[in-house]
Amino acid sequence: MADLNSLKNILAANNYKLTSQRKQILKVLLDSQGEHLSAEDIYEILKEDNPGIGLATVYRTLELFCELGLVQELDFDEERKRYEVEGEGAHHHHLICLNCNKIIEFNDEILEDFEQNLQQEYNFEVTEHKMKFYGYCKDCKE
Amino acid sequence: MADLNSLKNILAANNYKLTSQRKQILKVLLDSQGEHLSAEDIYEILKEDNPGIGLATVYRTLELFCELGLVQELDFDEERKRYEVEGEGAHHHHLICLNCNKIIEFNDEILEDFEQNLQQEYNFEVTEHKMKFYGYCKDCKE
DNA sequence: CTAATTGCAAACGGTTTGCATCTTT
DNA sequence: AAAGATGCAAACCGTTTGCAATTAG
Repeated sequence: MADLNSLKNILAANNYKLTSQRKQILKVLLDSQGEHLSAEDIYEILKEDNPGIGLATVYRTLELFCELGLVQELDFDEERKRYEVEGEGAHHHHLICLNCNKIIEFNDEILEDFEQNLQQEYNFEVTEHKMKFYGYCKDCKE
Repeated sequence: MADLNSLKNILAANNYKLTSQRKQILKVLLDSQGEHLSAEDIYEILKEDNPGIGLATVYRTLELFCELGLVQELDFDEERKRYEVEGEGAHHHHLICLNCNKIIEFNDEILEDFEQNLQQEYNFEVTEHKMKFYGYCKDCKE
């Protein structure tokens, strides 16, 4: 998991500079684990303490963090994209409640067999996958 | 599978009118199975024979067809969305080659067990899912 | 007839980009 | 210093919307 310490190293290793904005953005993401913030969300939070920050910087930083593998882009079929820090734990996916919009995370160990299958059947080397399940959570199913 | 005949019935059943544009758009989708056209693609194809058609009509029609379950919206993490006729066959998903961008379809019967699991473990009623696998197809893996 | 549909053009909204100014290293 | 990063505002671009004109039932 990317903490503020490793940020410095990862940036340096790639010839990027450690700026105050980059630290702030990573901090917001770390502090909001499981909340899936959008770029605007992050921008609004940062403006409280740092009114001068620019939305473009947030977008540029998120793009950089994605490239560096620190952050993952999420798409819940909304207008905006969301972002989360790439966890150290198992890869996970989301259950999206169509009623209350709650998002529940689950890990995907079970999928490994399935991927093995694909590799053989289609002679396709899987490097990544994305999946989303839609339906009704325990509070919303009648 | 929605053919031009059933279109009439489905529209009528929902108090929508059968227009020339709607027929044309469905036809293009049917003629391009497996190609995953975008709204603009469809618009360009239709303009050849019907220069007067409007892009807004294409968008409105695709939205309607999605509501009616005739068409499915696809998201391959590109700028544009793509569309395909909702097949009569098994539900399917896509393998996306990161090198040549080829898209290979596969069906998802294997996932049923997995979904059963989710239902129980998270007490979540799954109604739909989307998944995409990324990697390298047989021609692109070295 | 009349309610739905269309085409046009303008608006929208999230994201990206150009550029001059400031920060890191 | 030199290279990079930032903030601002303007541009982008796929999609949506308002509206007057057209068309299906």
